[in-house]
Amino acid sequence: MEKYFEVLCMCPLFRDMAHWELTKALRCLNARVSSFEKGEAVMNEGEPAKYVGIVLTGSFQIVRTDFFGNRSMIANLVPGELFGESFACAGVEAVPVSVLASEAAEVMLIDCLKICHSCSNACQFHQQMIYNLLQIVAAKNLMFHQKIEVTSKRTTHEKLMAYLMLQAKQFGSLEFEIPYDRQELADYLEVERSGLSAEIGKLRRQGVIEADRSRFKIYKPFDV
Amino acid sequence: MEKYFEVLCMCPLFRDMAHWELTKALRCLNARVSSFEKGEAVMNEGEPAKYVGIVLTGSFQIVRTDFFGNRSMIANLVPGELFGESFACAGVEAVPVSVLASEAAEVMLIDCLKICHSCSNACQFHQQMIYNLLQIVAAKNLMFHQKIEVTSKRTTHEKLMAYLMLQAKQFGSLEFEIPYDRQELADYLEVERSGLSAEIGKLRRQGVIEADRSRFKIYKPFDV
DNA sequence: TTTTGTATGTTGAAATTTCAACAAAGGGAA
DNA sequence: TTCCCTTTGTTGAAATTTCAACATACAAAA
Repeated sequence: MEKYFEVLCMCPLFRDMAHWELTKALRCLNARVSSFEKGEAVMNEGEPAKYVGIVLTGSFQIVRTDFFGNRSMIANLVPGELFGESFACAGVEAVPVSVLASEAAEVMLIDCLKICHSCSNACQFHQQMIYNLLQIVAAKNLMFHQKIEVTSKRTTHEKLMAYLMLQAKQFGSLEFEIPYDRQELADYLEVERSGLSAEIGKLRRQGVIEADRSRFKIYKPFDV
Repeated sequence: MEKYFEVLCMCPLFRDMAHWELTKALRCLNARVSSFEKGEAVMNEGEPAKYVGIVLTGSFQIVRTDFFGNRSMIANLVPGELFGESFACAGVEAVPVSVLASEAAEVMLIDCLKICHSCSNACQFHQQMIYNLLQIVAAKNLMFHQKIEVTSKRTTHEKLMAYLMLQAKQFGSLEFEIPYDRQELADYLEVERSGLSAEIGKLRRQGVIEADRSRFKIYKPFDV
């Protein structure tokens, strides 16, 4: 378990915990680690919510697929990030999303009840973890606001520019790599892949952006 | 303050608190009540997040307006519901939304720090309130998933049907009233008002739904 | 190197949305 | 009741997206 301490220390759920506390906490929480191949699901749409997942290595994507098979990309998860915590805290019987490994990846799974309820050992860290969890879930809310900021735009052009400018802002640079391929980006923006490719081609020809696969460079920043 | 106890007892933030505890808590939290006229803002886009608001009477709407003046409807708030808690918990310096009274309304405002940090009086209820807050914020996450479920549809027809079926499910009846007028519903669905009206007219003529202002009745339920 | 499969780009027609403008309906006040 | 204002419905043209189909580029495997 110790080999994951570096990423776990970065994880906001365990913020300000010393190594010895972390060791104790993981034992008390009955944390276990699972590995996944690319495309495998760690959580499936319709399942009850029970576990909080922490990405240890690799990356995952949160996707939802509707009745007709249309896919919507909710978020990309990198090491240190959590998933499932909102569903588990809200106690939903059927999660509305799937969480899929976008490459070989590992997660730590913790029963959410063990986090939220103090244990018989009267561990000190439970209260701190609930507070940490509150901040994490609140931060996820902001992520949703960002997705809505982007997808509420009416045209593919506006959605793409809004998304790219947001990424540039978060990376602190006009040149950056996004965690999605074309189809996945289209699923995030809620548009058609072919239309997205066409729009990228147009912007490229106009010299507004440079795009090589997942690498983007913005030449003419834009207000959104 | 006592006249608001009925709604405050229903508020999940104060779950399982007796009246005398509530009295003590409100004093400790330095809660204050404000009134608003229809259209007035209790929270403005760009302001720092500091307060948690609890709707006491009337209703509010969470809206965001982009650079070009396009309005997006995030949610409708009725008595007992909270707003601002995610931004305050995440400590954002500029909230991305405005909260507007959709009729004459009252709110209770509480400094979020007072909820999250135990006070010098060593009040018992702080820990319980943090846990309550966690569940509230988690539930808001589900609300976002629902909005995305609806708005990720590609046509006005699909968005409208998805929204109406979701409302029917929540009301437990195929006949219900929504909290939005046509323009507001269009802003929620992220479509054009005229196109929405046209779609409603079409469904009405086809006998799929009945729609009188904000009252809807679904004759032919639909899978979404 | 060639092969093969996947990802990306391109295109044109059909469907849909947006936009602007106006008509009709409803509600409140005088 | 009439007047006035707001909300909702309607319409047609322009813009945009979707859809299906295929071309091209890329990367991994043989």
